[in-house]
Amino acid sequence: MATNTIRLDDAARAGWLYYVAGNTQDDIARKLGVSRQSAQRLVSLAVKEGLVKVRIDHPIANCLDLAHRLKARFDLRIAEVVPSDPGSASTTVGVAEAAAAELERRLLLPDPITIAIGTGRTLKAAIEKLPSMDCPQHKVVSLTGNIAPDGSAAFYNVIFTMADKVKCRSFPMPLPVIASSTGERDLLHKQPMIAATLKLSADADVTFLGIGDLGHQAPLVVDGFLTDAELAELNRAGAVAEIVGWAIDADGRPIAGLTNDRVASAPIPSRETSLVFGIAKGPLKLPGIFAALKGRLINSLITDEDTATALLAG
Amino acid sequence: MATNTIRLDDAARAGWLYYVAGNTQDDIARKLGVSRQSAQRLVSLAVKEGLVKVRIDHPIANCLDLAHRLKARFDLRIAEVVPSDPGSASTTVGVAEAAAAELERRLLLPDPITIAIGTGRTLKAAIEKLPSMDCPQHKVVSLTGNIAPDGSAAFYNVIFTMADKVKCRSFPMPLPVIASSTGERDLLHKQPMIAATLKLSADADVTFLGIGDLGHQAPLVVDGFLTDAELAELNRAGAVAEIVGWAIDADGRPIAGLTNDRVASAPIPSRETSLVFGIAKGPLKLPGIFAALKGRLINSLITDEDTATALLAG
DNA sequence: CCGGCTAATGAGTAATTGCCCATAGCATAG
DNA sequence: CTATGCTATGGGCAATTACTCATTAGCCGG
Repeated sequence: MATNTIRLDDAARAGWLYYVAGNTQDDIARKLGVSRQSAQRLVSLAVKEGLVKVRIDHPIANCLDLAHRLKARFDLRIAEVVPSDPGSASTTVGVAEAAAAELERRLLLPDPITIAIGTGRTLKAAIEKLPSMDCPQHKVVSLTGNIAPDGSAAFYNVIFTMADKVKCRSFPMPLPVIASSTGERDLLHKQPMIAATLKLSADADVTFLGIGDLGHQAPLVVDGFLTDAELAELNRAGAVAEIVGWAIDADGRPIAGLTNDRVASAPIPSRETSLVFGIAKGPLKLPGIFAALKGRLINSLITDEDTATALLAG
Repeated sequence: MATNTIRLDDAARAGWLYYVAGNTQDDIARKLGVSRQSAQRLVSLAVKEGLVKVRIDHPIANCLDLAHRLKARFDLRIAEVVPSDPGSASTTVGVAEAAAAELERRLLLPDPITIAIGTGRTLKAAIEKLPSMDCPQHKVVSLTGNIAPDGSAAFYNVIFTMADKVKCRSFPMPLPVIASSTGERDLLHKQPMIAATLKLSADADVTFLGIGDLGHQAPLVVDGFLTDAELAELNRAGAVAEIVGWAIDADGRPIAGLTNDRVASAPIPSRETSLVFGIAKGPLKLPGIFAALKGRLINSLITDEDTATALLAG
């Protein structure tokens, strides 16, 4: 363990010498007394471990313009548009960094706030970009259950990752994401602890939501929360996306019945009382983002240029 | 002008694709439709223009340890120690970034504060690392005059650079750094505008000071504020360093008489009422830093490992 | 003490980047 | 219209970095 710490320490030092002081890896090797290859490994370790944070400090005109138009068109409080990386398949690069910056800004506030957190790969990537912080004044509450269908902790429930990075009081939901019946869901929600957490989430000052598609590779199916049959049924009922488990149609209205009767997640905090961020980019997410905007489920958006352009064209 | 903006825009985009999205310069060239060389130029332009900000997010154990010990030994409110770059001659790399981060943190506060700023190469480098910001709520006041001996604006008076980067109300001091006589100094200080600025600086919430050495290559001499003869006289009187023009001895006491009778700078804000940062590193600055600490002129310090080690040994 | 395993190391090499330089484009003054 | 000087461009090459692979050191269980 200690050796691991020392290694990270060296990695940080190598990363510093490389990125801040502008040394070559050869210099670093000499200065740290290791081989050039080892120096290279240390630098790349520092990058891989997320020790190196790069931000571009320039309001790229086109992004700003798109953000303005998104705000006006969809009545948003905050819109952030990051550059697109043409041809990259990643659905997280860029928006994750931007979401992390937004989250960090809130966490740095001295006055206590409550942050509600959804789930998904994009949010997970965002949390991983957060620096280590110590903010005992804040509360972070999960909107979804953390129990996977096989009984283990759901991997993309990100509140644990977050609690690990940021030392604030965290409120997970010891529930399955989708209960086996409406009755079970209601029963679980009546438990005092759960009820208190649900209440807390409704009062969140800021909310960060991922948007899940309900296409062929829907994350809810991939992760085993939904069967193919259930997905097909939802699609027939017009579902185009889900947010913390709640299936919505193209206009952002929740699908009536089906799995929505059994979703154990908290309701999405009101856009009247909370800053509700949607974090998503990419063509696959496009219908979902558009639906969330149309249905006024969110009042803030972090996305990329291509997606923003498509949203404005839609 | 517009072409320049567009170019910086592209530079930012290229920098983003390179550092955040992890593209090769070849990819970027293809994606932006320019040659590889041009892409390389854009990336390096982004770096040169300070659009790319890198920070290492890891508390390097040794630095933290040194910071703790500095705080205890010299009764400091804040101590920050950045890694040393062995063999590098720069007296700014590292501490400039750290000072910029500290300054940025204050500027991001929504409540209005007053920041007092000294002068010098280190501070100038720090200011240049600041991102562009818009903080009309704050006031920034210079502690020193901005008139060089030849009548032009003093180059290392950094308040203009700062006002340029950060849109906040700035209060320069339209004075020479060192007046021609005590009488002239006192007369200038009685002018209503100047008196008001002096009053403002005394009430600063945060103060950032560079520390100037008084050795052979003393910046005050290099910049023509002091003659060699005056320097020699100061040295004979025991002066080891200067802070905003005030010469101090090895115990941090101001030298009595000599140029100190004519220095037109504001007094250093009190460490009782202001957070007073010293920003300096390197063997040349060591006696000055040590003196400032001993004389309790500053209550916070940003320096590097080597200097911190030397300070603790001294 | 010995095999078998894992992690770390260094050599070698391919990929990428930084830089110099000759040249082309372009504006401006004559 | 032409000469002049400036800037941007792409070719070419050297330096630097990333990656693969074989080897070795260290470590554990037998």
